Amino acid sequence: MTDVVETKQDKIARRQVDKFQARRTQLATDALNTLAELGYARTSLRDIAQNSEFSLGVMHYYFADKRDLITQAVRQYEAVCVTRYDEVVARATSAEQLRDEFVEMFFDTLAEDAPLHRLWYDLRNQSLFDESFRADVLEIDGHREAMVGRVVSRYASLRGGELTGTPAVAYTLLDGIFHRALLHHLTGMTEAVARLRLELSKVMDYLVAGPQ
Amino acid sequence: MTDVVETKQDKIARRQVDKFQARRTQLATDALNTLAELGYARTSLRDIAQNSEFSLGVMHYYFADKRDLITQAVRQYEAVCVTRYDEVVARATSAEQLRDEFVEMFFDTLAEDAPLHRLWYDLRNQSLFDESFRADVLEIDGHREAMVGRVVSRYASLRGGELTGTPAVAYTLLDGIFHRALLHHLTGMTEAVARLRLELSKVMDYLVAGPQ
DNA sequence: AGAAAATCTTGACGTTCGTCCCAACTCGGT
DNA sequence: ACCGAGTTGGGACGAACGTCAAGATTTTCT
Repeated sequence: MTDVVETKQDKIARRQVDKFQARRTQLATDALNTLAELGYARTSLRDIAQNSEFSLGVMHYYFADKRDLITQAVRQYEAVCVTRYDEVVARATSAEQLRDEFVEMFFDTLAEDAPLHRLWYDLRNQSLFDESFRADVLEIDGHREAMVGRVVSRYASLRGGELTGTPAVAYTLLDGIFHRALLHHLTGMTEAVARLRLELSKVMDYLVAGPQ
Repeated sequence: MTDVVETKQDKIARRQVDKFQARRTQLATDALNTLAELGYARTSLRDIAQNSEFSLGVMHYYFADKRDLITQAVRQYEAVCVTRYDEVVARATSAEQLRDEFVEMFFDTLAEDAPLHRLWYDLRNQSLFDESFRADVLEIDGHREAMVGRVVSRYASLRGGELTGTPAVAYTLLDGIFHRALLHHLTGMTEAVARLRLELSKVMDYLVAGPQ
């Protein structure tokens, strides 16, 4: 008897928790868009509330404080970006195909999700000053590194060669290119972006040692 | 007669202007240190005033507004950092010496001026959101690129080879390494920093094509 | 249908921000 | 010695911030 009752209550409780979590993620996603538009330094809770369909008070109903909200938003950025190239890796049958499709998607997302990417770099930079962001940033950074690692190791495998450096180095180089291309893209320096696009292929070949 | 009088007044005026400019640069330097400590998002004019030997009101006597102050501070960052490797280039007599001394100074300044460097990246990122920072950021970025260009082209020359890519690519790669090393340094991941140090030399060799 | 719990709105609180003003002070020129 | 321009300190202003509480509204369960 009590078992049945508790099970019912548990179901109710679980459904409410799920609903609660669903709204949390929805609000965090809205916040992500607002943050991407305004940047961390200029985004207030009122900005986020106004860009959502709820009022300011709701923010504190679903989030303990501003840090809680932003932390949640950052974590959802991860889900968006961290598996982006996996299908490219999965369907590639030749080194050239993998390289070309990777480069294409690399610069496609650069242009299409530019505001979101600049937010990532913004928050990564905040972690240089605010230690409470560092754990999440390092975790996401690790996943990005792993994602790049999957691409380049698969590329090396298709080329029948080996990686010249660690995945960490590969990530550093590719992310450096991405970061700079983003700056130039947002500034409208399209020719500079195009130049980096050409160089990306060359850098990938640098990362692989073996038969050319 | 009037000429003499005007000349006197001119001298006085010029001296006052010089004094005015001197105090501006002094205050901007103080601001630079405070910004490096707290980051752009968290630094208020009161923070800056408190870290200087003057009061808040003085800030608005010497600077039109907060943007004027920060812009001035950013410009002074340039002077600090943009000629850092020139003496290394000047005194190098062999490729190995240039490479080793460059790498050493690279990671020395990383550790020694870490707060200042994270501020640079912070402000560069602000320019992704605030267009009014972009001109200064791009100018400084260009000078940094030119500085790296001087190093690697001299390195290529000493090696008797040619650069494989443009200075822009060289800068992208080296700055990507620096940026990531800074994150790891501030997080206390010394082994990751050491790994990047080893990789920097290899990357420099990648940048040069010719006799090994 | 009615009660209870949840969700949401509204408005206010104390604080901190950039900005500004005015009085006090300093110092070189007459 | 005195005067006036230049310089500095301290306080005050309105706006915007994060946070919170109390009531209205909606949803959910019996």
